[in-house]
Amino acid sequence: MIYYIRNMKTITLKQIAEELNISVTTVSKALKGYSDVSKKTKKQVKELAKKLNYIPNASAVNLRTQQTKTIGVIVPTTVHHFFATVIKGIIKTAKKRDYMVILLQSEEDAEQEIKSVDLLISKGVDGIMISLSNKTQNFDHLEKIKNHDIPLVLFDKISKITDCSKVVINDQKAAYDAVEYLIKKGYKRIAHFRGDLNPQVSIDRFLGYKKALLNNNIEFDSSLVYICNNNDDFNDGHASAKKLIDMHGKNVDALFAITDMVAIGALKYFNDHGIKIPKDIAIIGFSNWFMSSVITPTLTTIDQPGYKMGKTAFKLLYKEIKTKNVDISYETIEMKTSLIVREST
Amino acid sequence: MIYYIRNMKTITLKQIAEELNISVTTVSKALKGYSDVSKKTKKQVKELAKKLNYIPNASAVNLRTQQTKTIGVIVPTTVHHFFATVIKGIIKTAKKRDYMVILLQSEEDAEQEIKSVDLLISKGVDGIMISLSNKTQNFDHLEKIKNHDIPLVLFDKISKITDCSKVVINDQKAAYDAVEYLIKKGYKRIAHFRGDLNPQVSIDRFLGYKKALLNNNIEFDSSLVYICNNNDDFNDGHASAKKLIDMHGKNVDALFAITDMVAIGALKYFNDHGIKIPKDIAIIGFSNWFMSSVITPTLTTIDQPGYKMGKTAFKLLYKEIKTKNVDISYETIEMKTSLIVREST
DNA sequence: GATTTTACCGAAAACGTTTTCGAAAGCTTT
DNA sequence: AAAGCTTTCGAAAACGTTTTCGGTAAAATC
Repeated sequence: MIYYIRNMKTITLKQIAEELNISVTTVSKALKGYSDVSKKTKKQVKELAKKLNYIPNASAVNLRTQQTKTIGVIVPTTVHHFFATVIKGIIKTAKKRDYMVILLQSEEDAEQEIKSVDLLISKGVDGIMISLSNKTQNFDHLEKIKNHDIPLVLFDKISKITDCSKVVINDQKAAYDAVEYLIKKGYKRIAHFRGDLNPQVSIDRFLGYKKALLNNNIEFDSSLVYICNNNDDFNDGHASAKKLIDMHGKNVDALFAITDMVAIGALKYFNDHGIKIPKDIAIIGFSNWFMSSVITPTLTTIDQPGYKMGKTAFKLLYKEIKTKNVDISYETIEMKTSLIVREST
Repeated sequence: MIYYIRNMKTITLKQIAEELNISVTTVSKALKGYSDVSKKTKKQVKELAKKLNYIPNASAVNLRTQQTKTIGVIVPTTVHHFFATVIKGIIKTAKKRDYMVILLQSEEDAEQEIKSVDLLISKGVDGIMISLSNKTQNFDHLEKIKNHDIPLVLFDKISKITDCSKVVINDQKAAYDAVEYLIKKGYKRIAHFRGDLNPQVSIDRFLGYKKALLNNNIEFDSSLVYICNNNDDFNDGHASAKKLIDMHGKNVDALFAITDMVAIGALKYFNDHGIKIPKDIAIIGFSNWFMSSVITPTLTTIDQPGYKMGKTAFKLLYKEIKTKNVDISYETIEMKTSLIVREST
């Protein structure tokens, strides 16, 4: 039976000190195990602190120690299987090191991303992790973070020109592998539903697609590439699928989509219009969202290890926080992806 | 062309004051628009602050004002469509009020939930929002929050016996409606895949199911109820589907599952074993995850407005924060759910 | 018994801000 | 010219903690 004192107002060192007729200094030192406090006093202090349910005032500690034990994370959105997984990894790993996570979302809007960065800086977070929005083209806010000497780690959606630690996958290679797999399977007219023009992942996956075609002597046909940039992957995929069929009819036999969601949008269109998967058209997605394993037909895709990326990203950030003021050498860690073959190919 | 001063160390009021040969007080007041500062001084200060990229030290402000402009949110997991949506709603609404969100996850573990609460209290957050873990049976940690005079709002997974503000749906009614819909459609042998025994939502949905049967003169058959409590909804649903068919064969014609994920697990089993949906068996899920609209067949389900719940929950919390020390009357807000009819019924 | 060492404690400064209160200087009113 | 206002500013205290530094008394050493 735990017993709580009703209405325990916030207890401070001062109150403990007064109760015990000693100084605030001694109380603080006793609690932190300093060696110049007698065992007896330590015991008294600790007992009273426990009894009164003393909890240090974090703001005061932060102000004094100049660190907050808090990191900031900015993602485009939380409602996204991959990001949710990364976030889970970050929070869990951070907790182990006694760090807490302030989460912000840019909603794929550059302005919001910039504002969020300012908020985090003013909050005095010990480090910042960002996955860039699709609309981010200027990286001054990242430089700002660096100029404030705040450790920064970019993950997944990164900026190539910013000099900092990064956690990524090799988008180009992953895309290459996916498309080459299609080619080896005998598909020749392979469409690509790509993302917006700016984001690095969008560029890299497109380049991988193109390279795989060229290296296998298949002519690149730009009319087979469709851009999905309405920030609504499912409907983008669905609409692009319609356009693809309207334009090319039977003269297309496979599709490489930039995300699983785009792929599923297309898949849905095909399913609803009597186009058989993979007989009439094969599909490969990207990310291995849970959904892709339960959809009909199940979706071939590329596994992107979100949880591990989150974990790794925090570890990188943590290392930078710890080695602050020392000359830092930035790392870029590349996570392994793998092709998951399912029914859609 | 924006120009940043390299290595801008943190700027403080003091530095601005010295530069301008005025006092820290005046600088502070100028920045905050106090009326007892001349227009001229205000202008000078504001310009220099902007030029130097002054950002107030949050810890100092917090310490002085005794509030952190930060709230804590604890959810079982971030990788969950419904929770992700709620979180999005919370973060977005909080941002509008200049609040930031510290996110923690209990991972369906009572111990972690308790520890997280302690962390948040010590962090000095201005308020806490929790969706309880399935394993939480003791609510002392919630009382502790209240005893610290920290506003608390529970959402979705709540504790009935804790006196505080809550945002919920009427699980019992929603379940009742779903099952009654099945009955009206002519289904008579309706199975239920329920959740763990303790969580309130699990209890309420089960009670709604039972009540709908009784009110419609259908005998309740406990052998048609299966418990999914392995924290892996998809596989729980899949395994329970097998058990259901093994035991009842054709002598069951509908299923009400506690979540969409459980429903989809079952759906997958039926699909893979030649059991036609909805001809042989109809399925209703719960929550209206995105996935349920793209699965084959699409899933009838109950829409649970996550984003709105998050938004509402924050607003409730905000109100409590603002009216602190005044006698509070706790509110329980019930959000509207609706039945989404799709192919599976 | 004098000196050094050890053990223990606390005053004070510092972190960066906000806000109260008083004071000085200029202005207006008689 | 005296009295009262207005405008403008800054000193100082406060928020709660950490840590340096010095001091005192007791214990140990010679």
